[in-house]
Amino acid sequence: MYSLAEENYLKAIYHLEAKQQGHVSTNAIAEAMATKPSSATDMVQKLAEKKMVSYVKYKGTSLTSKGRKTAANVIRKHRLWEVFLVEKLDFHWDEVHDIAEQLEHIHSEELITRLDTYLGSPDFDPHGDPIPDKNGNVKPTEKKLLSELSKKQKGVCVGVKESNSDFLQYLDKKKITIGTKISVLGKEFFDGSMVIQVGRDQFFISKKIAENLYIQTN
Amino acid sequence: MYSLAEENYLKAIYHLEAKQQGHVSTNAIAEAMATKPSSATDMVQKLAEKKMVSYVKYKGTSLTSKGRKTAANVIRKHRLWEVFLVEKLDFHWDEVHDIAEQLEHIHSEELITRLDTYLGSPDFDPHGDPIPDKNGNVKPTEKKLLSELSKKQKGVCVGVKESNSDFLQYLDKKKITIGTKISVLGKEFFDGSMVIQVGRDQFFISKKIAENLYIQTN
DNA sequence: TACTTATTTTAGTCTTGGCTAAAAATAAAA
DNA sequence: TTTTATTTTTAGCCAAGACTAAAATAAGTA
Repeated sequence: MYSLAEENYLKAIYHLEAKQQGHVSTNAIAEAMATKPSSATDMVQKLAEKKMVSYVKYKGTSLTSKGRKTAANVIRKHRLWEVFLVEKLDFHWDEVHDIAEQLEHIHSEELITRLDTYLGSPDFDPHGDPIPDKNGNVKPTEKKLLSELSKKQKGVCVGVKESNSDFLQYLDKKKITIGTKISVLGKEFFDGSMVIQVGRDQFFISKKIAENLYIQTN
Repeated sequence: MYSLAEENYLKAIYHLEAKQQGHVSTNAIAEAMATKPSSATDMVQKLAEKKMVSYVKYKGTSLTSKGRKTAANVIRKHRLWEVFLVEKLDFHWDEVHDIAEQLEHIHSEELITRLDTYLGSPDFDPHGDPIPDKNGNVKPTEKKLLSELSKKQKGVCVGVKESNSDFLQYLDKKKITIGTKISVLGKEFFDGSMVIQVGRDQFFISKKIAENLYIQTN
């Protein structure tokens, strides 16, 4: 059984590893945890003693397979709870993160097994992020950023990269959600902005938006 | 926002007050919390500073209305989660306590409001204990212990007093659950044992069992 | 009343997970 | 290759919530 703080650090390291390949710097961990580098060093050393990470002074940190599995399990719980909150309790997809952040630390194998069954063993959370399986494995999906598409290409929105509230609310206003079909009508080279079609509406989006939407093109 | 430890102490004091009228002793709190009296003193003093309890050295502790409301709210959450676990996730009534013990500390008003609605605003948890409302008020119910009934009286099981696993499993074996009709066929004075009828079965129960079953006689 | 026992509190210590300030190591620039 | 800047670590400290040992108060009994 791991403490709340340990689980949060492991989760942060997991996400950082996914973003930047290879070892994760102490500063990056501290930033992700909204804490000071000295605190991150302390925790990383403790996690290293417990064989959750491999850590070399001044060189950085990476998860061991044990650590990765533990982190994936916390993420699994987080995402399953998000599905619960949205599907069963009718929360909006921009409201669930903070609550799931708490629920992910409830310790009970049986609870998660049953919750998963109850929810129909979903593969993705409400933001389109994949839910790891019991063993911590994530199915790789071939999705690209909307910004990578070129004129006339189209696809289905399968997720968002940054899921902060403002962005999600913008998407709602534009009637974009998981499963929405999007076509690229035009693309400007100098600023990466696009004109896209969503349902019957055509509108302009900035590069920033396009870089935060995952699309699956079949 | 109160810490996990504070919430657990308040809950313990709440239950102790309900059991033994008046002020609660430091020893009793320590025992309920499975900790040492010195630790209980520390916490009680901290809660007194926060106006959650009124505490007089060597005299005992009692909840202020603020403390009582906070405690009732934690208990409300605990019992709502228990209903969720049993009704939605098909847990058995003897399996839910430890999980609810964790879930009760999730902080989100909105979550509990929605959970309550989702569950159909239940009045009782799976053990027959009343669920406090948003304001911390509990409807008083007129229930008695089975042991208080006399020969030929009958009623409906509405709850259990001690809800430990062994006892709950005994009840299952005997097909007794919330809502089960029970008739007293006979009662021995010297040991308080009874012969009762449950459905078509008639069997003997000890005083100890009879003192742990709440019955409503209409 | 005086003595004994039980309860409660205080004082001082430990662990976890933070922090600041300063030192050490690495990386970048001149 | 030095010097400078950045990153990382160490050392020492703090608060929460636990503990032990010892002191203080209350209660029970001769």
